Amino acid sequence: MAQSKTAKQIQDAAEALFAEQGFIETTMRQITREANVNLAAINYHFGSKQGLIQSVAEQFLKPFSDYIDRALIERMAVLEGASVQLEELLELLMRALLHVDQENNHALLMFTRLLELAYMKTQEELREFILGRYGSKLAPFIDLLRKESAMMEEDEFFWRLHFVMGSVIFTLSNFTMLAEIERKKFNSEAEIERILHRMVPVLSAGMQARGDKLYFSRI
Amino acid sequence: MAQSKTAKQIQDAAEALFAEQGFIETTMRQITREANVNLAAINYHFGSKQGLIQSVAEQFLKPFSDYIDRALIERMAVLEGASVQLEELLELLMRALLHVDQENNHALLMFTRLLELAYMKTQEELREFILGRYGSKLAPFIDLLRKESAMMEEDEFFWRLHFVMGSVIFTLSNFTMLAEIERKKFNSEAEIERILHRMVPVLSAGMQARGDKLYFSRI
Amino acid sequence: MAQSKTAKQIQDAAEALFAEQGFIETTMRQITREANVNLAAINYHFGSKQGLIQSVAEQFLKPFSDYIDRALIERMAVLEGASVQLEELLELLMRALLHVDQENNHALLMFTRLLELAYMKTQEELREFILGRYGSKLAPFIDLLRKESAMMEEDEFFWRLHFVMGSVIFTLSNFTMLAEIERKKFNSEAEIERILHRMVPVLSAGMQARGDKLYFSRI
Amino acid sequence: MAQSKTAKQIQDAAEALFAEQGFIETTMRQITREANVNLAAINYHFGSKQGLIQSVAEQFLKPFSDYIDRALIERMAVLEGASVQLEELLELLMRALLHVDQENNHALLMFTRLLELAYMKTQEELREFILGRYGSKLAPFIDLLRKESAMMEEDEFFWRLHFVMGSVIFTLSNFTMLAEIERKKFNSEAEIERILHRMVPVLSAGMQARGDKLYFSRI
DNA sequence: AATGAATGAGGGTTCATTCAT
DNA sequence: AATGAATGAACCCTCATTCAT
Repeated sequence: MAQSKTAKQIQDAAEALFAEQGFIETTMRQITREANVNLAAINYHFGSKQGLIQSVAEQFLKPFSDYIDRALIERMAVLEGASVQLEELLELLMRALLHVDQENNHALLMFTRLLELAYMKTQEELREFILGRYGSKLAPFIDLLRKESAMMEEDEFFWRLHFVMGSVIFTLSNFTMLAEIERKKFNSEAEIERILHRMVPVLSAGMQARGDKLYFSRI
Repeated sequence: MAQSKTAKQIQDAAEALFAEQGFIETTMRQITREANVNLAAINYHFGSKQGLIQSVAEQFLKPFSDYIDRALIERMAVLEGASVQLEELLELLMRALLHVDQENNHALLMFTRLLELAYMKTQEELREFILGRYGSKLAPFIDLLRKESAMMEEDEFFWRLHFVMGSVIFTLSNFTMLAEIERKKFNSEAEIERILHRMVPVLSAGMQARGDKLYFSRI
Repeated sequence: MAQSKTAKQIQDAAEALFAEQGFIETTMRQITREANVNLAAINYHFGSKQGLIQSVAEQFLKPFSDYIDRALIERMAVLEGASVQLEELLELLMRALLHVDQENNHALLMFTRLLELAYMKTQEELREFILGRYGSKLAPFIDLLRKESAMMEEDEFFWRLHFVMGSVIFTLSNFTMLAEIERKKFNSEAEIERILHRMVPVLSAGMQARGDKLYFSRI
Repeated sequence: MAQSKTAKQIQDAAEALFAEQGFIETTMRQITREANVNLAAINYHFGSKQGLIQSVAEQFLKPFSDYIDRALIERMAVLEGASVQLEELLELLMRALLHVDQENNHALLMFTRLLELAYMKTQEELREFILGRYGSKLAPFIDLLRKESAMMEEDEFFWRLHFVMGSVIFTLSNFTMLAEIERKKFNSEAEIERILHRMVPVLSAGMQARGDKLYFSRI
């Protein structure tokens, strides 16, 4: 058995709580209470809170990066050398997110929380863990994205990529909140799927926009 | 006197620390130590940590919204009924940010940290405080943005607005980190001004993109 | 007021418990329970457990080294250049111990526990704190000891000094235990003063012994 | 088979770790990790941590007391009624220590750590275990020591014996630390054998010193 | 004979807040 | 107006032991 029952319960409870409240805000006591498990069990099974976070992270990042990998290969085979379009690439990204979310309904939030965390300056360890583990696997996808974006310098692409990531992370991270606001304002129920879809043309246009007009300067 | 010397010292120290570390991560001990002030002084002058946060928030949001207000009026007067272009609007937004940052060099970070916080579900009080205070003042700006974006439903606009906000918030919030990565990767020094400028065409294109092509569905 | 009432209570309780049980074995919860004080008070007043230990250490080491200092000066004045005898020096040392023990009846045990701790390899911080603070003050005493001992190399003296220290530390450290054994065996009540006195000729003879006969070698 | 393979592995690992770090400081996790054995195995084979300590103790004390026993008998046979000199007795003690250290290179440290522990007041069980087991076996040696020391009362001898034990225990117990200090100070490498040799004349002189001059009294 | 899993008790530390002056 | 002192709650982590298999 790969994982004991207790470890599984911890992992599940942690996943839900991390997704809902964030990693730092979630305490080991909350997790073990929710999991009906002794406080020390986390340290026993995962070594530390950080270890649990990494374990939970892996649980999600692996299927995500695998999905993208696989989907990319399949799509390339069909295209026979023709290039994928940018919107299609972004669509594929969204599908990957939805796919893992289906298997594990905290996946989307976990994804964003992880990225949030990974950009905190205190979390160098996690950042390197993620990059070391998944950075290379996602490289082909990034490369394709680069090709299909507007022509630009490397550093410009670097920043645009993070603008786009910011959109996704912020939106998903605050999805519950935003969905609630929408419900109050427009009396309509937001579906995560629809929102992700809405992003595609926006992000795509952003990546393809021509840049370089300098409109303002300090003062 | 609106504010005692002690309260001023606290406010200043808090501003710097909040900007650098975030609200939750900053402790009252750090603030009072930095301010050379007694630990209890925060509670005395601001009631609670939350009260201090709101006070600091105000300190920044007021000049920001005033700047936009004023700049918009000036620009409209010149245009005499002709419409402002979207990129110009976004440029104006960026200039507002840089302007307050000049008067108070923590302003940019504070802006983003505040918005981050405002979207946390535990922070309903702050959220309502900000919306109640500044929501109406920024309304004209939002309206203009709406007009200059692609034609779309109200709810679509709502979401796109947040996609864009996400880009700005994420980028500024993680600016230190991202700048450091850029320095390592490209050996170039990021300037906040240049990065904000880089955003304009990207965000503009995003808001003007035509939407509605449904590429994917769940499963 | 140099020290608050709570800080005093903590210091006193800590002193008693440290003396009785040792530093590591004594927990902060024991101390604060005994002192009728909140657990957090130790960290408030002393920063950390280690800080409390250092504070307690100082409380004792200062009068001890001061006493030796003073007594040495007085004695030298009387002798007018004539040399002190070794036994007298050791006697002076014992008197210093008894003196501080009179003012603070945990002093003797504290002395030994501190030296025990100072020689642990994990306690480099404390070791340097003590040496930096009192090493130089005790130097004249050590120098005299050297002069009155048998002629020997520097390194030989170094080791003999520690043989002697070992006697003192071990005896005081286990005094309660040893006294109890004596009571059972000889039905006599040990007094610390008498025991210290018993040490003088023994230690003195040890320091003055002629060395250098090599009786054995590792097979 | 007296002891299973697992028990042997535990014993060996425990010995090394106890010697290096002390009994209390060494955790069961460390031991079982080092021994490549399950955590529960200690309790299974030795009942408790205390049981393991006693087992390890025996492992060492037996050859030690046997060696002294044997050497004493051999020496007496040669002397044919003539008395052994004190230095020779102490030399024999040191040789016994070095002898067991040769067969088991943690023996010296174990010896001292055990004696340290045995004098802690919480360790009555261990103390009685050791005394009951080896007290009588070492009696002849102690008797000889008594004869060759200066004439003195029983209780004086009792205390002097512990002064001497203190020297040995303290020195060996902190040998690593002291050797390091010596290396820094004199740039010379201490050898355990040489240090033990250095002790002989010092301890011998101490045991033979004439006592009884009362130099001081409590103020 | 052996072990993976689990646990209750307790470790030191940190937090925002409140009290008494 | 201001502050030193004090506190209860909560933090993560580690320990030796025991249970079920």
